[in-house]
Amino acid sequence: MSQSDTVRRILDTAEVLFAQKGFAETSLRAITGKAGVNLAAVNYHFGSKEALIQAVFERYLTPFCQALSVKLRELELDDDPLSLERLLTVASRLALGSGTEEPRRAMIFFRLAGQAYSQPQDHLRAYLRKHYGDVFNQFTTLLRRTAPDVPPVELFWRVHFSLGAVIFTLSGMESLQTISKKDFNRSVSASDIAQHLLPFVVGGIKGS
Amino acid sequence: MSQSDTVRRILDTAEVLFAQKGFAETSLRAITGKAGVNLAAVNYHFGSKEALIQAVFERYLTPFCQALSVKLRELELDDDPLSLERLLTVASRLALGSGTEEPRRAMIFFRLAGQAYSQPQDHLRAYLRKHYGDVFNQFTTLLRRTAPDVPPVELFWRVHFSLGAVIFTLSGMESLQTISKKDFNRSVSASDIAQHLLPFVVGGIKGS
DNA sequence: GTATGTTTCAAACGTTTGCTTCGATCCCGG
DNA sequence: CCGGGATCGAAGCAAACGTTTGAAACATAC
Repeated sequence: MSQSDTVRRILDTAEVLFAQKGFAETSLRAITGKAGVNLAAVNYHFGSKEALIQAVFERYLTPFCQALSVKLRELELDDDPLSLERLLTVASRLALGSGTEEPRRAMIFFRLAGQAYSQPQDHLRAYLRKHYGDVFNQFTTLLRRTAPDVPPVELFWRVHFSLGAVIFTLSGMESLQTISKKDFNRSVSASDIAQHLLPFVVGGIKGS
Repeated sequence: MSQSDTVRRILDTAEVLFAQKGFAETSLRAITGKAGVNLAAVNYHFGSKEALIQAVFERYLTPFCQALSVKLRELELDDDPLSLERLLTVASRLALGSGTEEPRRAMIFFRLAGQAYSQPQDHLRAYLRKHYGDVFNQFTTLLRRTAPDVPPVELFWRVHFSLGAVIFTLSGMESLQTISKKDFNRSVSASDIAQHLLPFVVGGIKGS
């Protein structure tokens, strides 16, 4: 146990602050201040702010995509005809997890994804495509099987539309503090949204 | 000719640069430099960078929402039963316009909208809701008539999902351009997207 | 032509940013 | 007990930022 939890504290704080305020608007001083670590720790452990941003994504995305890839492979080898609902439910369940903290982190991360997409963080987009493009292709390949009557080019578009629906919605949710106080004020949770989202996406992908 | 075109040049340049790089990442020096005006002109004419951002939105959104409101009122008074497709087509046609330059500006503006939403520019969101909330309500009221079998709360969600689909897609356009071009060997225009988007939104709003 | 009000300009202001450096301290394995 | 990586507080760097200023340039009215 030679390394302490400074790295984890930085990542935890950066994850929340980036999601709340955006990348450019979140200074290293704000992160290190709230994390209770020294300002120099970020550049000591990560090298730069850009590398920190990538590390935040990697910590969330790598285990998720690994798990997703496993689940998708199970579905691939399954003999039963795969329904669109089943595929989307599997992905959704995986993102929301089984615990109580995971949906909150999922929402935080979707906010991050929204910022990564609309803000032209080119380095981030390149990084995401390079590291997680395979799982995405695996998913779309499987999706094509569930909607064989939809032309591939049309399916391509509708996948992006669906991604936009969920990311945009979760990005636009009220501040994360009020969400975290789930006992009070009964604000919407990630699983609430998923429940509403599923019929929308299914209907959208199948088309009019 | 007491007023010069400095204001217009600033707005034109800011519109493009904000859409390309985001609000925080676009400096006043970049805007004024590219526009060929003095740095102080922004604060002289608009007062602040925040006010400039609002002015960019207002210049596009005010005439559009006025025109949309007129069109919607026509549909309200129409005796024919209003179909969901017709309502969406009217809005889409209006956004894309009839000229050749309007679709491009529409795409630029949708990128702006995406940044305004995912970046927590609270002042902007409050401003948009305050100034253009009425037209939005007018639209949703009309939409409810076209999908009477969908519960209002569900419809509310699906409108937001649809908004997310279009804004997110157009926000990520330039990357989608390259992806689509590579995978399917064809480039994309705003009206292309609208064409793909319509069946998706119709299917999504009607649900699975 | 002179007065008046508006617009443009170069320059500077004060602040914040990401990042680096420095020596002192702390913690832990050898 | 000792040595090396980790962390700290503090200070400072150059660059970039939004904003302000005072004077010059301009247009317009009398």
